[in-house]
Order: sequence, then structure tokens, then C-alpha cells
Amino acid sequence: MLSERRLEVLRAIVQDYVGTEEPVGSKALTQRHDLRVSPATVRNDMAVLEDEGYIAQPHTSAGRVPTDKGYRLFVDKLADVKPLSVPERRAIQNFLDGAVDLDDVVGRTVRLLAQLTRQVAVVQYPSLSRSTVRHVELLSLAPARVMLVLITDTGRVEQRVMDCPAPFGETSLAELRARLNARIAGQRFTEVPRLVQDLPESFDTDDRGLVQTVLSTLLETLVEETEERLMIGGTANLTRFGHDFPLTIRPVLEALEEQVVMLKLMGEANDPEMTVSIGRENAHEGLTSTSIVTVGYGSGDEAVAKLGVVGPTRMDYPGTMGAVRAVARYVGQILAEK
Amino acid sequence: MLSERRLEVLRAIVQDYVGTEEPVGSKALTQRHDLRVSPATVRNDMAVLEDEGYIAQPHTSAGRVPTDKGYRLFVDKLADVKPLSVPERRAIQNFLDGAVDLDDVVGRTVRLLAQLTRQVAVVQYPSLSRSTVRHVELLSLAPARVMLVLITDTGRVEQRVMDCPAPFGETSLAELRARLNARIAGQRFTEVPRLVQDLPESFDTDDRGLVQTVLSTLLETLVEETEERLMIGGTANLTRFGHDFPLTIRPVLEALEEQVVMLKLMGEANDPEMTVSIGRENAHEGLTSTSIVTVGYGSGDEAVAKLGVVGPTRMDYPGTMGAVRAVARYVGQILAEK
DNA sequence: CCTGGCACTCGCAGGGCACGAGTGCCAGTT
DNA sequence: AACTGGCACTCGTGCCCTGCGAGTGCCAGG
Repeated sequence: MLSERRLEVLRAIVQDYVGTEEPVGSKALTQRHDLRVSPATVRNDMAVLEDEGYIAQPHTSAGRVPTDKGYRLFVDKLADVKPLSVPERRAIQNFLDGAVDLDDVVGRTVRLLAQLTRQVAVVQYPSLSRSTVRHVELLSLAPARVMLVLITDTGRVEQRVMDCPAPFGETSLAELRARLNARIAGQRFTEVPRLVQDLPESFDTDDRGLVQTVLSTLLETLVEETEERLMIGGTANLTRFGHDFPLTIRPVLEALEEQVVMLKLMGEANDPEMTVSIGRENAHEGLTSTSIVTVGYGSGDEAVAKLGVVGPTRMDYPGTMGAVRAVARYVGQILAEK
Repeated sequence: MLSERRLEVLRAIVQDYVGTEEPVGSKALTQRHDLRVSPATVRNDMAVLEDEGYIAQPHTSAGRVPTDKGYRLFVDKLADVKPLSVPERRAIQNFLDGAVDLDDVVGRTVRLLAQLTRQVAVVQYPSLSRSTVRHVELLSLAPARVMLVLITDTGRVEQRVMDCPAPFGETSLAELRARLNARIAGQRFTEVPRLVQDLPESFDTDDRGLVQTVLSTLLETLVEETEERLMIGGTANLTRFGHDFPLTIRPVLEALEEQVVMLKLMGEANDPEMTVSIGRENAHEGLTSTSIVTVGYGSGDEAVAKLGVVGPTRMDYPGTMGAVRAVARYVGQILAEK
């Protein structure tokens, strides 16, 4: 176990390095922080920290830089989430309150988060699998053509157009609409397949074609769209990444564009409080020099989706975590109001 | 007016520079192109081209580089749009055919375009102002709460939730729905305000509150959403931009994220065939070293929106233009089928 | 009007050098 | 036992200088 002071030294190293982006030496440390010991002592402590793998030197005769393990310890033990200032909170609320629909909420959230953290923001759309059905609407567009509109409690709308094997009457459609809503409105998406299973049997054989078509499209929509969507913003902040540019930034942009990758990573973040995934902890090659701060948000107690930021491992963890948490809370509130 | 050969020299310079990214000299030119004259002659031609402002030297004793004006001439007079190969076309069609809904079409288009051109792709969602109403749906969510769902002929869906001043009956809502659709279904969005103008008068005073609320929300939606949306992809390709990185790439990323900026720029591209805006021709600071190739696409003869790519002024214009045009055509087809 | 020749410019890569930040170790102090 | 000051050592960085070569402009001759 590391002594109190050594932890203190690690904390100081992380803070300085995050601030300056340059390897930090023993002398500079003692000057900028009130450690009450001499540089020589700090050097000894640093040697220990290096042995334990918390810090490293880029080359002999350079200062030290925290390793992923060092950041890990810092985040777990040494850092407090830094709450936002009152004006900041007010600004968040005002900004989010102006949103007119779900897209707008997500869009504003992304911009906000990117601005607050000066990093790349990622916001998952409220996921269908965890939401409930608010309403299903069926519209006939042509004799044998139906449009299905699915509306969720979070305001998300999905629609599909389908062709039926045979023409159908307006009353049949109304009947189907009514029964369908009676069964699944207010229910969770995951329940839907079970709930509609025996629906075709209760219809005239004439209408079976219609019912079958609609149901299979509905279920298909559920499956396809459980694969969630993301909105990403603030990529311009990647340019503040480091000096060794193209190499670092390129794979990050690629990873961000592959929504599947991001969804997977966010899916693995399961801490109810907040998850910080540092450097090589990220199960994706392009993101091994980034850290991802993720938190769930939701309209009720339960998280319906996640949001977070992606930044260099060398990031201001307390500040970032504070911003991410605050934004998640306000978004939750806004969604609850809709 | 420039002689035939001088134009030929300019064409050769553009081609070589695009390929190598390095200033091109007279000797290299005569070797790689069949100009039938000696380097010395080419040098004289180059001196003229430079006087006229078509090319420039980064420094004395370096090769020449095309200027914006040079690219302009190249695009207008010297370049042919390069059609895609048959396999490429087939691949495009196959890939786009798999799309399930509008979001998917746009998403696939963006990815496709980014991949084909190895640049940043920008696709505008089919715009509401140029589309027609397919259907308006009204759903009562609570005694005094209505959801408005607006469906366009291109498959786009917008929805809003609103609170009415007083509770209303289901029949009133059905009545409004029916009359509203009778008037505006199939009509252009721009016509809607005129068409619904006198609608409130034809309702009972009891229901006026409902009607007013719904109509004002509808009109608001039209205004707000005429401000179109974009999808952007392939930003990772920005890393192939040039050597002088952060400086170039940052403002481009910023401009791309400001959808308003991109929408404005695309809005100015009004050539029915294809618009190429080069370097400083772009009315936005961050994009003065990029070129934008834009083309309209649509389900019928008429363009409902635009798509294009953003790349360095030093880009392969014929190839890019070919890809952009081809993609626009196929997207148009796909939309027509929906 | 084109060409070959020639002198000139200048960016760039490579080598050598001095500087200084930072380290590890050790002996001395508390 | 823990801390400190001193000291020799490492090594990356910036700077200057130099030589090379690509590329140019100009000119005289075909």
C-alpha cells in the first residue's frame, strides 16, 4: 500500500500533467504543490510510483507521466467529482428547456456536453428496449398499403411502410389498431412479442394477411431499432488532443463514426453511478489513448440510455465527471416533463 | 485567352499535384505527360500561367501549385466528370437497397459517399418545404393533451406534443383530423398555411381552443423544420488533409458541426447539374481551403434536398463529381420507391 | 516559337555542439 | 528510519552550419 504522501505526489503529478501536457519533474512539483518535502524526497517517491506502474518516463531524463493505472487510481481514490457552479447549472437548464422535441433534446445535450467539457460528446437516444409503447398508429396509404407509426414514452417515433398481400377495409384496420393499442400501449417493448402472439387468431381469416403483415413489421422494427442510435458532437475538440496528431486522431474519428463500436463500449459501462474507462481498458484499438466517461440518464429512476464524453486519457477527470453527471440529471428531468 | 497547350499544362499540373500533393516542376511534367515540348517551354508557359493567377509557387525555387482560380478553370473547362465503373454502380445500388427507412437511407448514403470519395460526406434530409404532406395524425394522450404527427411523402416524420386550453372529445379530434387531412394531404408544405387559414371558423366555439392549438403547432413545426437537418460522415478522412494539420482541420470540423453553416453553403449551390465551390469561393472562413461539391437529389424530377462532399481544394474533381452524381441518382431512385 | 545551356535561389536533411531539465545515488543530518 | 543537499550523468532539444538538388529565369541559337 502506498503511503499518504505518495498518493499525494501521484495526485499532484496527474493534476500538473493534465494542466501542462508536459512530463512533470520533481522540482516543479514541489514548487507548485505544498508537499512540505524536498525534490529529492519526491524523487524517491516517484521512483516507487514508477516501480508500481503508476507513472512512467517517456525517456530517461524527462519528467514523469501518469500511466493508465495511475489515472485509474486517481479516479478511484484521489479525485472528487467537481460539482458545477450555480451559473453553469442554470445555463444548462435554460439551454435544455428550449428543446422542442426529442431530436432537439439530444442535439442540445450533445452540444452542451461538448462545450462544457471541451471534448467529444456522445449521447445515446433513449433506447426502445427499455422504453414503453405510448401508442401505435396505423394509416392506410393505398388499398393494400399501410404505414405503421410507433411512438414511445420518451417521444421517439419510428415508422415503416408495408404492402399487404390483399386489400383490406378501413374497419379492419381500425379494429386492429384498437386491439393492438389495448394490448401493448403502456407496455415495455420487450413484452410486446409475447403480448401480440395470439392476436391473429382472434381475427377473421380475411384479415389475417393484414394482421400478420403488420405484426411482423412491428416485431422487426423492435428488433432493428433496439440497436440504438447515437448523436456525436464536439469532434473539433479532438484537435486539442496532443502534438502527435494524425496518428492519434484518426482512429478516434473512425471509432466515433462506427456507431456500433460506441454503442458496445457504452453498453459495457454498467456502473449505476458513473463509469470511467481509461486508455487500454477500452476494448477498442482506436481508443486506447482515450478515456470515456459514461453515465446513464432517464426520465424516471431508471436509466433509459447513456451519455458521456470521449477525451484524451490526460483529461480533467473531476471536471468532466461533474459536467457529465449534471447534464445527465437535467436531461432526465426534461424527458420526464415530455 | 490561353493557348491550347497552356491549358494542357495547367491540366497536367492539377492532375499531378492532386496525385502527389507536392509542387510540380517543369521537368517532372514533361516526363509524366506527353506534352511534346521541352521543360524550358513548359517553364515559359508556367510563367504565363502564374502571371494570370492560375498557379503559384510556395517559394522561389519550388514547383508550382494550382490556385483557386486554377482549379476553377480546371473544373469548368478542363475536367470531365468521371463516370463510375459498373461494379461500383452495382455496389452502390445494392448497398442502398438494403435501407429500411429514411434515416437508414440517409445514413447509408453518407457512409457510401464518404467511402467512395474518401472525403467528408454531407447529406441533407429531404426538406419539408419542398415535400408534400402524406398524412397528419392526431392522437389524444390525455384529456387535454394531443400529439401531432406529420408524415411527408419522402417518409420523414415529425411529431409534437401539445397541451390544449380545455379538454376535448374524441369525436372533435377525429373531426379535426379528417378535415385537416382532406385539406392538406397531398399538398406542398408551403401551401399549408394558406389552406388551413379559415379552418377554425368552421368548428364549434367549444372546439376552437383545440383547433387553434393544433394549427399553431402545425405551422410552427413547418417553420422550425424548414430549417433542414444534415447527416455528416467520413470525418476521419480529414486526417488525409495535409501536413499542416491542426490549423487546417480544426475550423473544418467546427464548420461541419455548425449545421447552419453547412445548410447555408449548400443552399447557395443552385446549379441544377452540379455545383463546385472552390476554396475562397466558400463564404465561410473555416472552409477557405476546402472545396465543396454539391448536387441536388430527389424522388422525382425535382430536387428535394442536396448532398455533397467536402474535401481539400486539392482533390480529384472528376472522380469526386462522378461519385457524387452517381450517388445522388441512386438515392433519388430509392426515395421514389418508398 | 521552341530548345538547350547556365547561373542562381532556396528549402531541406544531416552532422555537430552546447544547454539544461531531470534523474539516481550517496553521504550527511534530524 | 526518513529526509535533504550535492553531484555526476543522461539525453532530448534547439541552433548553426553546410552541402545537395530540385527548380527557376534568362539568353542565345536553331
